Amino acid sequence: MFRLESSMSRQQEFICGLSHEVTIAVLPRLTMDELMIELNRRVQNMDKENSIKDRLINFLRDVMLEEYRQLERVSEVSSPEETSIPLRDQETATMQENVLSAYTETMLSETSSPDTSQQSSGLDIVIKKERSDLFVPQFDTAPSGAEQVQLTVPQQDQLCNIPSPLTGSPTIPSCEIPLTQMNTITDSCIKEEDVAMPTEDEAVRACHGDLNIHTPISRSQEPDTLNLMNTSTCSRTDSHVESDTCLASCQLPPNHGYVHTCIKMEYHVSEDDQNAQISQPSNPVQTEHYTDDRDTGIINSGHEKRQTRKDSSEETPLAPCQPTSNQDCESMATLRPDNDSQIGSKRHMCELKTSFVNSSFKRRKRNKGEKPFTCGECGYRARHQRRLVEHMRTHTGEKPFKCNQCNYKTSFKTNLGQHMKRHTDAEPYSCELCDYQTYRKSHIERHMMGHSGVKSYKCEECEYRTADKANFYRHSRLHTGEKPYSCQECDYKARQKFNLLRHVKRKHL
DNA sequence: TCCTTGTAGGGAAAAGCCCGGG
DNA sequence: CCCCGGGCTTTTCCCTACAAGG
Repeated sequence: MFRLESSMSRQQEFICGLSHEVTIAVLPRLTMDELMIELNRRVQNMDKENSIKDRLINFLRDVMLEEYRQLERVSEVSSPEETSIPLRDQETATMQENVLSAYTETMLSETSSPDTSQQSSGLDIVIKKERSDLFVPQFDTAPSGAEQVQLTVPQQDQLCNIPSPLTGSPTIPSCEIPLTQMNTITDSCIKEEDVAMPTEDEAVRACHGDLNIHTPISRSQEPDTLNLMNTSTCSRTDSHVESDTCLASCQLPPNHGYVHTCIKMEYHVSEDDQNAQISQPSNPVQTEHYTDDRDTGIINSGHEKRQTRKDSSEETPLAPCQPTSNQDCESMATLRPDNDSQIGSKRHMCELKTSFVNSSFKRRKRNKGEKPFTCGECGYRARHQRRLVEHMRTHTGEKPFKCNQCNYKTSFKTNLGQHMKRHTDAEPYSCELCDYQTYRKSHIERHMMGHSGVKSYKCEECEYRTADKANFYRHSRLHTGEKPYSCQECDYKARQKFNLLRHVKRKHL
């Protein structure tokens, strides 16, 4: 139980500290006047940001110009050791002082605004963190089981402790949580947001300065985890478009195949956000008021039937092991939806009297393409459990699908179907320019690329061009000198495996 | 004979789409 | 109406084999 600070206007009290998602959901409940105030507040923040940025850019430009002038002067002076260097040291120190003072002034003017509406926006902090923590490769390692996450109840003073402008910006805790764990928390929080949507009564009371947020999984915790833990995983196997910030920060070539781990600070960060932690419902009495409708997130009376079904599934939270070995089952232990493992099986039931927010949330969740199922082995994330079950076969090596005409086995049923086409004479794809025929669409497309003469892969070391990526990689070995295939009988080394095999066949067999 | 290159076959893995059942 | 799971298709990446030519 805690109360928001009363120094803010009541609509700001309510909105500030909530995450982006929740804020959006809450906005329709505000009056037009309150909406306008919130809009103005955010616009002012944006203007403030741009203004600060412009001032810093201008100042840096002046500094660089001054440096350039000094260099010119140095080149003109006959004995620079005696004159220019001390002068430069002094001027450099002066400039550094100027930079510091200008920055300090900027930050103070930014943060010491008496307008309380600036206090909890956190937009400035958000942007700074974005720039410093865009790429966090250490999260790629040490995935941990979701169940390892410690969930603690936040202290009351942590939940709504808006930082004093003059005491500096809130510090953002270092992210030492492994990637999967972070994802887990994020997902949990996203789902909790739905649950933590205020009821109409709460919204009204909040707008009248009388909000007592009573859920142990406080909605004021959401910005914390969303802000700090919202990651976007960009990998070769992910289909989603890499974010601009992620791509911008990545210094690897396109299609590099590495995993991006970007911290997307796109929500509010305030001190309460940083300090807040997720809590499990601690009051046993409340459990009967919680529901497990993880799909809708927000509860209404119309979902009681599904709720019952979900609750029963809570007793066996793991996905049913597919035809399986013990190893599978062990792996599957990490397959539980993150939200299940994190927040607990029961959720706070908000008695929404309208389904407006409910439906909009569900629609948004679907469109957002959430992937709540995380592989504990590699961090792969799936939207549906069955995808993760399939994926886990790549780790277990299980290949339950066998060809009845050859020894081919595969982990994916879909690949067996593809394979079976080999055993038929049907080759539906044919080239109009030659006699080439194939049963694969991708092959005819690749073949047609050959006819087109387009060679999109160009070697930077020489004039070599090719349309085939595999050829490009193979060619690149010429410049690296790499010869990974060694003969065990002599000193012969080859760049290509086939060359080695031919060598062995001719020389040693 | 060795090496490089072009071309094609095929496996692996993931995602998209549709549909029916609960 | 919605979610989930199953079935199927599609897509993409990659490795490899092999032939041709210098």
